[in-house]
Amino acid sequence: MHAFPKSSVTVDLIVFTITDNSLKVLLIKRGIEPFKNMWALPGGFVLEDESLEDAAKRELVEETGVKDIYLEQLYTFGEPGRDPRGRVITVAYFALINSQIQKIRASTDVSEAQWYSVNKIPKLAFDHKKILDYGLQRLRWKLEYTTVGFQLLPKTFTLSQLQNIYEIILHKQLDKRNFRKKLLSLDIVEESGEFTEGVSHRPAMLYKFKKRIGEIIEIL
Amino acid sequence: MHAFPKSSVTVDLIVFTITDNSLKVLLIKRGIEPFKNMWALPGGFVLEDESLEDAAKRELVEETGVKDIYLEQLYTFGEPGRDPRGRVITVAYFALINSQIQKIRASTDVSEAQWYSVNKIPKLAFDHKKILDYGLQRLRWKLEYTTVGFQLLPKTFTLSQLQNIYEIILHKQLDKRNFRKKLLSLDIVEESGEFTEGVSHRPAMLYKFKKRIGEIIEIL
DNA sequence: GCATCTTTGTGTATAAAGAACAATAAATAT
DNA sequence: ATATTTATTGTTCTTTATACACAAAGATGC
Repeated sequence: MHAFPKSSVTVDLIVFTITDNSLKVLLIKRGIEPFKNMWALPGGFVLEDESLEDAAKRELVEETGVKDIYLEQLYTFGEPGRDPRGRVITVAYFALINSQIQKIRASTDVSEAQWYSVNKIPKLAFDHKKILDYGLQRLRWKLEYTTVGFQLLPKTFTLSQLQNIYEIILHKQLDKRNFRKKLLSLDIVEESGEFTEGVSHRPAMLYKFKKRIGEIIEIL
Repeated sequence: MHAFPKSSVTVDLIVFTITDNSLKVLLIKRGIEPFKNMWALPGGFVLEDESLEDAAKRELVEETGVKDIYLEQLYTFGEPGRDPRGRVITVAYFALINSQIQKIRASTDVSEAQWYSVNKIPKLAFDHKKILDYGLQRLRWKLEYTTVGFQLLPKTFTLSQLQNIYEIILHKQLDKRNFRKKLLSLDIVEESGEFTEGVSHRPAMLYKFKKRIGEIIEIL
C-alpha cells in the first residue's frame, strides 16, 4: 500500500440566532494568519481522537459558551486551494441558539466575535461566504418542513413570537389565523398556563414545545 | 502555530440502480486488508490535487465505467476508530445510474463487484452499513420531494416505468390515474412521439424528461 | 374613570390539492 | 374471433390551504 495523501480537517460553524427582529450569524475576527483581521465563521481543527460532531461542539462552547443546542452537519467543502496553508477539508455544521443565551467570548486566535445580520455580512475569509449561503438555504428549507424553528426560542414563547421567526427567516408575511390553525392542528405545542407579563397591551399565552430539546420532526 | 493532526480522507459511493424490479446497490469485494474478502461500498482515497467530487467521479468511472450521471454528496463520517488503519474520514456520495448502463469492471484492490438488492445486503466492512442506510433514507426522501427518480431511467420511458420506480423504492402501490395526473400537471415530461415496440400488448407512449441530465427540481 | 392604544385571539367561506375508484382501447397470442 | 395483457382516461369525495375582520385584554394618558 502506497502512502496516501493526508489532509488537515477542520469544522466550521454557522451559528444562527434571532435578535432585534433580524436573523444573525456569529462571525469572528481572525487573530492569526491567514486572513488575519478578516471576518470568518468560527471553527477549528479536528483533534486526534475526537469525532467531527464533538469537534463542532467543542468549538461552539469555546466561541459562545453554550452547549446542548441544536447542531447538524451541513456539508463538506474540500476544494484543493480553498486554504492557503495547504489541503484543508472542512466539515460545516449549523447550529441554532435561542435569543436568551448569547454571551460571546473571544477565544485564542480570535480578536473579536460579533453577531452579524445575514443581510449585512462583511467580506469573509476562505470560502466562508459560500458555506454561509449554503447554511442559509438549509435553514430556510428546514424551517418550512420541520420544527427547527423552535430551537430559536426559549422554553416558553408566544405564538406571535414563533410566527415572527418564520416571517423573519422566510422574509414574508404570514396570516395570523392560518398560522395558528396549522400549528395547533399539528399537536406539537401546549399551553404553559403562564402569560406574558409587563407588556402594555393584552398579555399572550405562553406555550411550550411538546418535544424534547434538540428533537425536530418533519412537516410544518 | 502547532502541528495539527492530519487525516486520510476517502470518498465512498452508494451507487443505486434498478433492475429486475428491485433496487440494487453496487458492492465490491475487498481484495486487500483491512477487511480483505469482505463486501464494501466502492470508494478510495482522495488524491492530492483533486476535489472531493472529482474523487467521487473518478472512483465511479473506475468501478462502473460510467460518467455524467447523477451524483450528490451525502454525509461525512469521521468517528475515530471507524478504520483500523488510523484516522480516516470519509465523505459519502450517492449516485444513480439508469438501468441500461451497468457494466461493472473489477479494478485494482477489488476482487469482485456485484449488484446487491437492498434487502439482501451481506455484512459490510467498516461502518458501511450505516452509510448505506443513510443513503437509502436520503434516496427515499428525495424521490418523494424532487425529480431524482428520472435519473434511474433511460432517455425515454413510459409512465408505467416511472411509476414502477416509485413503487419499488417506496415499496408501496400507487394509483395509476392519480400518479399520471400529478405528474402531467407538473409539466416536466413531454411525449417523445415514439411508442414501445415488440411488446405483446398495447404499446405505451414514450416520454422524455424536459430538464437536462443531472438536473433535478423540487416537489413531486 | 374613561378614551385610546396596542397586541391577542378567534371562525367561516372558497379554492386547490389529494385520494378513491372502473371501464374502454390497443396490441399480441392462441 | 377470442383471450390476454397493459395503456389510457374522469368524476366524486375528502382534506388541506387561502383569504379575510372584529371583539377582548391590558397599559397609558388625560
